[in-house]
Amino acid sequence: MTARERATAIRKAVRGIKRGSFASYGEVARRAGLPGRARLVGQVLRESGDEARLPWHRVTGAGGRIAFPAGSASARRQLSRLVREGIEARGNRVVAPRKPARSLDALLWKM
DNA sequence: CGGGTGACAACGT
DNA sequence: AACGTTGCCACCC
Repeated sequence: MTARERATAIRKAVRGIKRGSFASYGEVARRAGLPGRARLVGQVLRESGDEARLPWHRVTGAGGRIAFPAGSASARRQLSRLVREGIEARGNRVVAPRKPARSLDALLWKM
């Protein structure tokens, strides 16, 4: 697999992150069929300019942590974009939307 | 070949 | 919760 093919696979995986959700670098790497290459994801994102039209802001560090230095322009830009999509921000990280816990009734009666 | 460098991750303290 | 270590892997001298 060439470096170019890897980059293509990664960009595809990033484009596949749905609006209002986010995925970690490691997760993106796995989805791209490149387990263990989290760092490569960051590299590809960095070298893909805005013209690539990637939802780069939906890629976070492990557990929703923002990879840029807290308070930096990039970090604020990413956070505001995520918040604009309805994701809750807490400090320099974002939290995954809580799964709507189905009630016991719902489970039993398929409500 | 060898060492340094990351938009990383998992663990330990 | 905030760091420090280690493991990792592609790139670039």
